[in-house]
Amino acid sequence: MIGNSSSWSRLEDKAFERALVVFPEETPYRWEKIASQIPGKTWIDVKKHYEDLVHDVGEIDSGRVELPNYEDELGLDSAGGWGSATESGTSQVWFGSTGKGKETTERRKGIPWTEEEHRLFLIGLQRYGKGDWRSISRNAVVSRTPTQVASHAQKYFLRINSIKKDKKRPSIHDVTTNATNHPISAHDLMDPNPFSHPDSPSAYHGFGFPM
DNA sequence: GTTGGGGATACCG
DNA sequence: CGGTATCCCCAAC
Repeated sequence: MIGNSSSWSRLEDKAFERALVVFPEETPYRWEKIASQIPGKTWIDVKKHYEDLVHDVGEIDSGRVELPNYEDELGLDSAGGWGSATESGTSQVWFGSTGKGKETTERRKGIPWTEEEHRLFLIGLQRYGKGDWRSISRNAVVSRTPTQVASHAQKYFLRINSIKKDKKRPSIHDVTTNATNHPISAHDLMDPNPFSHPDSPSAYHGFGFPM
């Protein structure tokens, strides 16, 4: 078994992430279709991989944020994340100038992010680190521009911090109290990339592509 | 009528 | 380009 189904190369991962976008959640035989895009993988492999990713992402979204500034130590994480907005068809985009208005420098209405895009965003966050919107946009959330990703990130982290502050309700009693215990540091979310990083998605390395 | 969420844009280093 | 501030539309309250 040279081709271990558990090992996902970067290329396979790329294909996987791309397929996630191509085949949304409602897709009938989603995993089969996604697997068909990745040679050597069965739909079971794909499903497993996806669940692994979602689980990983869920941990972060729950409160284990990578901001080194905040040491979060709450024991609850059932606050969940977005899992409550299965809004379908509520996205009436476009600005209200349907027929009457200037179409020059109008402010775009804004296309709401889908959960799929958000997941990809979080995945990209882990793989490339916070701040590298360029890479995230190119390799993870292909359907969004770096600016859009950055804007989304701004709101996302703003919200995370707000929630945390609200839950925590800082009291002077908490001061440096939790600093004593940090036996767990396994989640080095801002990791420089655990798995080898010898790959070069392309020859470019930050030059010659004005988005 | 006011607030706040969510996205885009403007401004700055 | 990335970070932050601000604007704008809209749905709740």
